[in-house]
Amino acid sequence: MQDHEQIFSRFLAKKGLRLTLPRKQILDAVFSLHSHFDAEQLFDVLRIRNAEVSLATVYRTLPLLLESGLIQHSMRQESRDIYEHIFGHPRHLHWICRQCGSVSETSLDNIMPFLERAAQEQHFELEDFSLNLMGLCWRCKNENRNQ
Amino acid sequence: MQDHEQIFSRFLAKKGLRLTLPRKQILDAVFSLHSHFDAEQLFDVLRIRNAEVSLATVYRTLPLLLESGLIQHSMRQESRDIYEHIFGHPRHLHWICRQCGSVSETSLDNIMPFLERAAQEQHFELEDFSLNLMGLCWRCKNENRNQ
DNA sequence: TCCTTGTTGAGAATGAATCTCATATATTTA
DNA sequence: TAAATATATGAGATTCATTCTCAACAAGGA
Repeated sequence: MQDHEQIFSRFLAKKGLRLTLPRKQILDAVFSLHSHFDAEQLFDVLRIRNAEVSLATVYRTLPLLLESGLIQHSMRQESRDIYEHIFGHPRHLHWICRQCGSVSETSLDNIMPFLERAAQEQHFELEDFSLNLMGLCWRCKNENRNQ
Repeated sequence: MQDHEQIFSRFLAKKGLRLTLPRKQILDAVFSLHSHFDAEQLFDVLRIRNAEVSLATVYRTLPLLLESGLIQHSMRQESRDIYEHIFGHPRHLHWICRQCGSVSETSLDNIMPFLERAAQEQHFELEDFSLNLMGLCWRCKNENRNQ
């Protein structure tokens, strides 16, 4: 029964930190979301859930969640850092439309072996990475064509 | 003789804009650099070269250079946007060490076909992308081991 | 020459992210 | 159990890269 709370709790303990109520609430809020989020959106979710957690604590907890491997930094959009949680689903890349801002995903299965081999060649210890592809989604591409 | 100035000038003309002295000086400064740079560093180079260009104009010109394809956004480090110019050298990915901040590069030749095929499948018009790999460089990895 | 449009510098404004600090709450030690 | 130590938190101030505003200026066309 390796649930998120347990993983986070162990991670914190290893660092001499505690799984407090605010941290628990933030963790729950993160895993209640099924898409990308930024700090402010996460804060809104917490307010809706009547969790009395300050924005400062949200910002303080995000790096911990990152380091624990429970969430990942997925991209940067409109000068905000966007995150997403990881529940065992495979790593993916993001297709970001510069016109409508939509984001879709694709599996990275075909790329991973290449990256891992390249890292080995460099003697680089790969911890995290991001692959973001910017351009026009099919919707906007068609829309522009019809004008 | 397709030099950068000509490329930029044509790009600007197409948009009804002019290649002014400040823009020319910024372009020169960009191509005088042989590594990554951010807006502030570019501004410093301009000051050293006695080019009287304001920081605001630097920030205003960067998006133009991006759109013209002469530079690309290479990554974000310490909450600053980092750019690099492109002079025909192939696209590459970045290995970013989280400890010493060093950045090294690798060719993307092996990945490009995959990305292009994936884009076609999605009917996505790929304009730009970034692949950044974070972790520990061999130097820091060894250093940590010896402690 | 007049008019429209693009350009610039200087400084103000923005806003995400971080920091400060006084106060609380655990955990350890005596 | 009490005192000492270390960790957490909220509220608001602060930072700092980036963007915006605005007045002055320049170029090109009618």
